[in-house]
Amino acid sequence: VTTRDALVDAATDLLEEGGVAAVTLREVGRRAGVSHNAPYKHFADKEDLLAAVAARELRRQYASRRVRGHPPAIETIAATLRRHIRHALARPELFRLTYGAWRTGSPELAEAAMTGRAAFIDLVVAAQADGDLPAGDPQRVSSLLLALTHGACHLALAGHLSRTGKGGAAPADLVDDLIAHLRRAP
Amino acid sequence: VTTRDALVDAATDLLEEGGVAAVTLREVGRRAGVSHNAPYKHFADKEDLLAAVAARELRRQYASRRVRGHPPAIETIAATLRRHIRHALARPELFRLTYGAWRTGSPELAEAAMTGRAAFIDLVVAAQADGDLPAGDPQRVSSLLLALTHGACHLALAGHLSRTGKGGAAPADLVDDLIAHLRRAP
DNA sequence: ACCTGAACACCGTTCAAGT
DNA sequence: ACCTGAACACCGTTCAAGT
Repeated sequence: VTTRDALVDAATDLLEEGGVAAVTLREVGRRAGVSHNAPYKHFADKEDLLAAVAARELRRQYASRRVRGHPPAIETIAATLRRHIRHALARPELFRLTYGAWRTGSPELAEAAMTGRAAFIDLVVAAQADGDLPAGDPQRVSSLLLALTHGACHLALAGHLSRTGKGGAAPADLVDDLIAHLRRAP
Repeated sequence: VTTRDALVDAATDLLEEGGVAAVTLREVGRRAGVSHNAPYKHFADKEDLLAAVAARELRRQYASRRVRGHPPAIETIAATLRRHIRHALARPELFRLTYGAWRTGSPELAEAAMTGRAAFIDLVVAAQADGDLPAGDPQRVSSLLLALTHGACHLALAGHLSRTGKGGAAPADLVDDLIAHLRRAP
């Protein structure tokens, strides 16, 4: 285990424990067993360390996306989005960091995001060929699905999707609703 | 202009200028012409001040939502979501703060959010009666529309909706797409 | 009721120095 | 090449004191 990995591990743990404010270079160093500014030998600054945390998370999510067998593409899409939601709700801070805005255009982060998106667009193309998704620019249909999934997670995490009374809807319900509507509207 | 308002003004300006990290109680006080800890006489702590910023923004957005005449509800819905997008893209930091997660359950903030959502649900009910939106729990249809709008803004601000090549889609395009699909799928 | 100034503990970052 | 310890400027928060 390299020092760099230990630093990213510590930062990830701190993030999930107490939000981005709890990620302190000093505490990161302490947990990794190095001095409070050893991080500067591996990362330009605090934001660069956080970008590494986000990039690793993106790569892990993509790696876990492998599918057994060959179910219809639309089912793989639904499963992918539901897993995305599960991850977001289980580790909210990591989700917010990973898909938040970056002032620094980290190439590592940009490339990880690109890879995942390209694979998803391929699935949309396949589902369109199956007649399970409406025709149209696949990248645009893909954006529609991802934007809804993303927004549902954000609203849920912000408490704006509360399941109070009858009208509540969990993020996964909204994804199901959208897919059902798209199937009916070619 | 009360001191409290001046503090909220200063905090709002700082937020939009340099993100949440730039909102410093010391600088807020400086800009408001008071000492660096006068804010503590009006707000419990920094997060409470930020909650006041977010709550005021929510109230302003709701206040600007008044409509002349009586166009079909679905058009008012589209216009509302488009204005939401315009605000988010124009003032990204304020958008992220307003709809971000809050560890502190500020009642002022919760109430402002509730008011806006209730008004939107009324519009959805009217559009359903017009046959312009599919039947189903209005709160759930409303969540679908808001989640997509929200997610599209977040993706756009994070640079994940880049208009490169042919496949790019702006948030407003995605909202139009969703509404078109919903109209066709009753 | 509202504000000030000093003080405390903490943090990001830099720098000279060590192996 | 990687790490340490001291140092600097800054910040959130508290407290005693002022009007």
